[in-house]
Amino acid sequence: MRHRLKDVAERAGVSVKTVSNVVNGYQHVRPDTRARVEAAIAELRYRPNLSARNLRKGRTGVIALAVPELDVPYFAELARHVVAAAADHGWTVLIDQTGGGREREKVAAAGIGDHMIDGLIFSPLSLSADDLVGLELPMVLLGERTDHGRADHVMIDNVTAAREMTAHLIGTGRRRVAAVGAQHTPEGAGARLRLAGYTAALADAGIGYDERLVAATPAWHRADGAAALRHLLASGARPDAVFCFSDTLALGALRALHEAGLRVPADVAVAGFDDIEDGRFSVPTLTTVSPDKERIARLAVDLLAGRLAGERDAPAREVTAPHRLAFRESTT
Amino acid sequence: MRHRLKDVAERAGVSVKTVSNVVNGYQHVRPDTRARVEAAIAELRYRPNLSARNLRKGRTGVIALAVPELDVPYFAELARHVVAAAADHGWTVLIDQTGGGREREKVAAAGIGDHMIDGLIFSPLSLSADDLVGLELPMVLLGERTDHGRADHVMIDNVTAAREMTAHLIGTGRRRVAAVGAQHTPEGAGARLRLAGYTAALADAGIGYDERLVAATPAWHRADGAAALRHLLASGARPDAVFCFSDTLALGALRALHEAGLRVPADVAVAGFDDIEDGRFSVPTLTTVSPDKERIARLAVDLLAGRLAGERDAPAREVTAPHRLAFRESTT
DNA sequence: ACCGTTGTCGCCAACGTTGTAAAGGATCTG
DNA sequence: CAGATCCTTTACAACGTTGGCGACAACGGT
Repeated sequence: MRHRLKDVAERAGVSVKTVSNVVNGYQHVRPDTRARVEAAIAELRYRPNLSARNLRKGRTGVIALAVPELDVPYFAELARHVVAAAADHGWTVLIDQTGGGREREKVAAAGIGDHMIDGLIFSPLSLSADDLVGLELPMVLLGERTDHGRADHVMIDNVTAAREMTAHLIGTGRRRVAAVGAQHTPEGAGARLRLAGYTAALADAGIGYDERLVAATPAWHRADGAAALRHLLASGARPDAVFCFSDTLALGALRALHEAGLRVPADVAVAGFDDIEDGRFSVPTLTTVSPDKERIARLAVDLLAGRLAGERDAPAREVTAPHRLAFRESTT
Repeated sequence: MRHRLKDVAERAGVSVKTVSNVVNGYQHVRPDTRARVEAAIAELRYRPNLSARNLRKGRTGVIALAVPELDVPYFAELARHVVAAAADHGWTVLIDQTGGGREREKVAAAGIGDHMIDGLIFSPLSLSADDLVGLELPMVLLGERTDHGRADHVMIDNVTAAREMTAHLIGTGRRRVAAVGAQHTPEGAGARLRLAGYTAALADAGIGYDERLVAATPAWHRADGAAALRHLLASGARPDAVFCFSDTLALGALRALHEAGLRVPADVAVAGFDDIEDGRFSVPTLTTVSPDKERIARLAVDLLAGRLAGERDAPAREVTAPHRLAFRESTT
């Protein structure tokens, strides 16, 4: 059985409150008393019961990070940075995997372990603004959602990023630039923004939009990218460049191009989005849009920290994190 | 402000305990009472305070999963399965990233949020058996550690798996099989087992052990695999096959071989270990040892469930999960 | 009509911690 | 040396929940 403050107090010959004071670093404790208490704590291996402390304090020191899928490299890398940034604030991060489904996401947004977490950093896929009304949990949203005003939001400029990348492809002399990863479902907010950047870049270059070069995919996994490219090639649309809306899509695309006997970038250039580690070691290495994930994570954690520090009712803030283009073998 | 049982009770005109009974699905509540209470709960959007419930019950419904690095695909995939398996038991999973350092791992093993979690599934890197004495937290260890008797343990048969894979490489007619990922540090328990399987297979085939073909690496990331191969090739050791102790190492190796102008598998065959998704889409696709991750996760969660259900002092159990070899392009 | 049983509900205490406020002792000031 | 001020420690209540138990009503069997 575990020991309580009371046990320590008896052993040290002081009151429960004094032990509590020592544990919490209260200043006005005589050195010899403190020493006695600390000795008792060590002997009994006392560790405070956080449930009780949380109940009393109304805070838990835990924030949650909710992402659709942990084994999507982008989210895994993001999670790493969020954990690191949260540690700077003394917080533990509870990571929740929503699967991207609307119901599970609603549960996550409503608070997961209610009263077990002080705040939430949330990367939603299916959730709409309506699902967020009346929520009292301090929350920061990540990603491409365009709903304004409900909660703090950290994002990158998807339209510009996609536009720049498409322009880069065109700049290498390509004319038939395909887009992979379009989504016409309500969840596809990110896809819509990136598609908008793509079409804008085409227009900038005076190239007509050809819908046969735009492939929709149900998700953004490697398999979806491979399937999309097989389909594209089989349809007779001969792209000389492919802009994939995620790196995983692009890696799948590389695979499908390889199977079709096409060389990258000689025959077809390929670009992705996310800058996951895989793309730095693939054959060929992958040109990609590189969002500053470390910055995104820190911005999100800091925004949350602000809310928790009392700016409870401040208006929702929108912060844009920087991105850059990483040029690698697949487009040069 | 959030509502409490008391508020709901007043609104429904019943006692606090009756509301509690409704919330907990207690049978003997009259249907109309139950309906009134449920209506009040809905109107006030009442949600129980889990800290208080945990304090009272002594259980939290949260288990932790501690892994060295979340953005290592193997751990990310494992985490996915653990979350899924835990959900079957009604548990939430708190994922903790230890970084693999001894200190952080000790903290994790000691309980993370003390009293905030009921149990721990732990994949240690640096921790030794001595660090686990006197721990009261129900715990299941994952991975290659060979310490016996401290806690339940789920693993795969690393020696056999490595031996089988090495035998496969030899079976394709290779004679100069390199091993990548050896580690002579105390943390390298997994590496030692896999190296043992490798040498056993060489002996089986009557091939002498050549230490120039064995590359040690500080970690098992892609960059380590690439560096190891560059070094191996530069040293003049001309392998005709490479057995990497992880898939990430192997993907790095593929990259380095490509840069050296060597064809896989024509010039050099490559095999990995873990069966992460990347290896199914790489160019070429990666032959690998495929541990049954879903099974590992479920076994771990079930063992933990057993401990929590009362087998507190049962002797530590060791369970071996199955593995198989996945043959792909990189060795055929 | 009586008694035992079952169903329904409420009161009280407890989980382990910390905030408040106040008591007691030591030290300082004039 | 009295009074004020500080330091150190303590008693008590409260955070929101649930288990144990008892009160009371309704029901069935005799």
